[in-house]
Amino acid sequence: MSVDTQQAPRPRAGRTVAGRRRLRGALTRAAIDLFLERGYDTTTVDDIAAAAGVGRRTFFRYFRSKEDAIFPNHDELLVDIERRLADSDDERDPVETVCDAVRLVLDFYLRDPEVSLKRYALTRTVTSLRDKEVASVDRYQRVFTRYLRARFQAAGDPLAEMRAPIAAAAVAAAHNHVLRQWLRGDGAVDAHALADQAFATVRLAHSPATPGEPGDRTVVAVLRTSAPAPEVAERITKALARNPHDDAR
Amino acid sequence: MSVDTQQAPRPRAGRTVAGRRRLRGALTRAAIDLFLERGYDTTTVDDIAAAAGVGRRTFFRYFRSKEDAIFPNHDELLVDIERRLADSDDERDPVETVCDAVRLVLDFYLRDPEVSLKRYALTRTVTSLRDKEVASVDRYQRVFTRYLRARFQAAGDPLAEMRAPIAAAAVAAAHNHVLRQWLRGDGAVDAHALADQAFATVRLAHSPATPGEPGDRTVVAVLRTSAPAPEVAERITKALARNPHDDAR
DNA sequence: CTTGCTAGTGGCACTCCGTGCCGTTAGCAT
DNA sequence: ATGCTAACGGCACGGAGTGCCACTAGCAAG
Repeated sequence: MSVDTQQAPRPRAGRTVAGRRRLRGALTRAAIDLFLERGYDTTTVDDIAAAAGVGRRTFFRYFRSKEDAIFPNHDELLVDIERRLADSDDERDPVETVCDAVRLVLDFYLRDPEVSLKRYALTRTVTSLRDKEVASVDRYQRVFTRYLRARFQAAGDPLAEMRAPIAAAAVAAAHNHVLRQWLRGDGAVDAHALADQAFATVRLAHSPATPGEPGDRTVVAVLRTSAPAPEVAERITKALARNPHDDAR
Repeated sequence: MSVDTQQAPRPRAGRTVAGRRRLRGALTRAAIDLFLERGYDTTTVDDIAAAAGVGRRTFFRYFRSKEDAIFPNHDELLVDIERRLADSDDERDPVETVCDAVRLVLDFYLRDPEVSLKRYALTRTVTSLRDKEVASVDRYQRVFTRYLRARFQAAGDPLAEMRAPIAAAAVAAAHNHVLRQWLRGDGAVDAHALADQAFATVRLAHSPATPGEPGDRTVVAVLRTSAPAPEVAERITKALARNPHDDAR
């Protein structure tokens, strides 16, 4: 009521892009810490907003829902990914391109281990948070599927429609596996190396490769029908890899 | 107030298992139809309950949330799946076993095309419903992952930890692809045939196969390094398939 | 038949989420 | 200094989901 009530005249964070980012980050940290301390459903949005020094209404200008508070801005990451895919070299293996793109996400998590670890503890524990996480993974997966379908079709694969979503799911799963191992490993895991391995596995299984490349050679693989498929795949790759022109990571 | 207010003295549906099932089905149908007619968020839980002739409170005894109303009972399906996996023949290809298990889900949807189609229309349109759907897929995927990890490890695959979630994701994606094609195809798609094809693709990419099987032969594959991987895979499978002992679907 | 027990039901009240609305105010430009 | 703009905070409202409890249908025992 009174005009001169003395209350903190904080500057308006949202005026600049950097300001918005800062406040968003503060809210996320507050949410994560409160959820871990007091439990997810015993923490109200009011609590989070108060902890970040803003009003409840403002919270919902930064996050669509209470669950969203702990997650990175996937919308931004998604446009990065889509740009990366759109700008990609059409000569390259499409699955490799997608693997490269998903590294953007991996790197994002790796950049802030503190928050990533806490978030992981929450998504493991709280069902609704895990569901949100899974939903966001699905959005990436859809983008990958669209890209791969177009590329597979362009390459004349009659099963493009089927292979695209399967390959996209495999890439997403590989990424999730790497991230999870890293989160559990407590610093002992080299995420990038593990990613190399995981993506190589996926490419081996799902890459179409482009025909008629330079360095085209003929190899002869001798196999036993009962050999484990991964072993077969490994041997063949090794054979194919003795190809000087390809130094894919 | 008055004791003799004349109101429908419906029998209590939930006394028997069949009764519970019936009421659950009625609620699901009511929810789906109302969501399609009036839109998801302009339909309240009260509306759904009233349409099914029960109280709002009862609705929440059958479904955890408003979103859940349109979905089949995944909990029941999940125990079926887990039992199927637990009872599976350990001699068989684990990926094949999982593919077989996921057919239980596929068949479930196929059994009621009417409802499945309407549900699909909703999950395509309403974000929160799609998210729920995706979350349930993830639960199946986790079960598959656990099973595959154990089997891969038992087979001595050092990369079991990595291959399991990737293969599980591929199987789930294959299933989703088949289901989606069937839902879009308006009866023109043979879901089982498509599933055979999709699962064959997945097995080709992710099956470890067991060594030392009867009918073990040696095949020679002649390949060009630049050949598309699917083509390579196809040729090799063909070669390996000339194996009389294996009549996998 | 009567009595008691059990379990599903429905109503009530409550908390909290998410949103529309609006007055207020910081920060900027003119 | 004066307006303009856009974020902010408060308020109120509808609806989701839950705990509580009285009620009653259906069953079991006497």
